[in-house]
Amino acid sequence: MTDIKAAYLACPIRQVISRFGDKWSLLVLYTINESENGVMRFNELRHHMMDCSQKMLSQTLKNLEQSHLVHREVYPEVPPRVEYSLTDTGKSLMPAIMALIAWGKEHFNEVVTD
Amino acid sequence: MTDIKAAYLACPIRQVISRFGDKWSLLVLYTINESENGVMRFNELRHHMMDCSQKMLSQTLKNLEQSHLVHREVYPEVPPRVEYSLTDTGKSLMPAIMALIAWGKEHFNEVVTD
DNA sequence: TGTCATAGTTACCAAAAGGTAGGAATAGTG
DNA sequence: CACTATTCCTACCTTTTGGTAACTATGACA
Repeated sequence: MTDIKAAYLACPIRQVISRFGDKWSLLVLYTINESENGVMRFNELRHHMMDCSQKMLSQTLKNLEQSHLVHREVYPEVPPRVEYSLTDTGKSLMPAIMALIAWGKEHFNEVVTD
Repeated sequence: MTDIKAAYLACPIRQVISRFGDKWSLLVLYTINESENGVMRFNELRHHMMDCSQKMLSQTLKNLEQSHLVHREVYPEVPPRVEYSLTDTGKSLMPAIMALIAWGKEHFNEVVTD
């Protein structure tokens, strides 16, 4: 492995961004966290994120599960029931995300001038 | 404008992500902020971000300037000298970014298991 | 037998992001 | 005149991302 690649892997900023810097990840984490009991089903999430396609939602959830930020619980019923919740690691990320969102709300007008 | 689009535009999470959720923006903000006097020249940034192409760096800086997060000062010299620094808005974002980075450092091992 | 509901997956296509290589501008220096 | 240094921009190509529509599985229920 090259030095450059090693430096890349060691950089926490890139790690952070590569894990949930995409179009939907932060929104999923936020939405699950804001729910009543911290648990949400697939279609329930879909209704809260109306402009996210089914494909992107399941893809995003799969990534978050692999990053150990979201827990996926499957109940062997028919029709199937799958519940998503934040892991402890996922919960520990929420303060940082909420700080980012708070900043976004406060400085919206300074940044967006299109 | 549809209701869905209005909801989209009003969502601070998306605004935040769309402004600096790309591959390089957060790293640029972080790098400028960590510098000696808070000011960096183009090639200086390049050396700190070795695997970012020239094209992407200038593109990223342009976006950050348009979002009023970075200030660009051009000195009419030859060869040209251009200095980049954070605006007040940009500085106000740093605590949230540093919180995210701190989280990334702390939870690196829980999340990255490839 | 046909339909419903849930939670997906897959194939296919379009759009966006990002990398490489080369050019442009220009004053100073040898 | 040739060469250098600095900060880009542009054309071209590849890779990644994201959307649409159709398909799967299965037990209950009419």
